[in-house]
Amino acid sequence: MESVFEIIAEPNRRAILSLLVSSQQSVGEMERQLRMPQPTVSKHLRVLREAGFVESTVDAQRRLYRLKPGPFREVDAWLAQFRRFWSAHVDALERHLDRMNHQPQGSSTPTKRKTKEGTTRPKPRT
Amino acid sequence: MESVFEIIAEPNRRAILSLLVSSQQSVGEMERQLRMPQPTVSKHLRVLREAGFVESTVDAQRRLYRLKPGPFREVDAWLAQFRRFWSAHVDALERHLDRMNHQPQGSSTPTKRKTKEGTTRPKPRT
DNA sequence: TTTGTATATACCTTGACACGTATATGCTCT
DNA sequence: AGAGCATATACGTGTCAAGGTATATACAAA
Repeated sequence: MESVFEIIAEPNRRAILSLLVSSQQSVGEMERQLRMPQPTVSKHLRVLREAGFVESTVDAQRRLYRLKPGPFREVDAWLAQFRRFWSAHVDALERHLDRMNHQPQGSSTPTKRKTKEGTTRPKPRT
Repeated sequence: MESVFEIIAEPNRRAILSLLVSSQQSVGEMERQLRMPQPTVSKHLRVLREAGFVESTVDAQRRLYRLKPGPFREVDAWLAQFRRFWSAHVDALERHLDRMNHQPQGSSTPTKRKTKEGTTRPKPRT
């Protein structure tokens, strides 16, 4: 469980994170809203906490959990290398996504082909 | 292996995807650059292809793989709900949470006490 | 104190998946 | 035809993580 990607690979953990977007929550609240057993919630929260996705403060017997930005930035940073690429494939559809991204550098040398592909035969494989 | 998140949770798969950012590659090229056995590359490529991350065309005996944008957009869409939250500074985060301060329907109106970090407690090793 | 509540952890089982090895398939060239 | 290369797949194995149940810890109120 080293990487942030493994952390967010778990659906229940993503559900917890999405819950926390709106506001901080106690374990019991998440348990009810997500309808999962309490130990499950606690265990996932532990993973999320150790990965830096959330932090908690104590309020009497409760623990209030809230998001922390770090790991999200990490995911975003990884995604950034592909962002240039998929906005290049843009149709009119995802134009709105483009506006939240920086403008990529113009394609420098996108096709560095090592294979000679002399016999490029179009294959209707799709 | 339903979700895109499980797909990118695998380090070797992320390595393959990063390789393909620069240009399309054949299996053999990836095998060399990533120094992993050919069956491993092929198997990961299969997963990536079925998840829509890559597509391939046939060039004689080779298969040239290249990225496809769809799943990346999906990851980005998920990340979007957290973006407003992390892109601001921690300062803004605190204000945000402060503003939210959503007080749930506590069943018994417990002592509303704000304490400090009680996140990790040193655990006796057995 | 005792009881009740909130959360964390220990133990066990199960299932998924990544890997290695071997082999199959498909193509090219001689 | 054959040999040789490039890629895919089948099979067996080990590891690791998620779930369930039970219990431990911490706090609160009686």
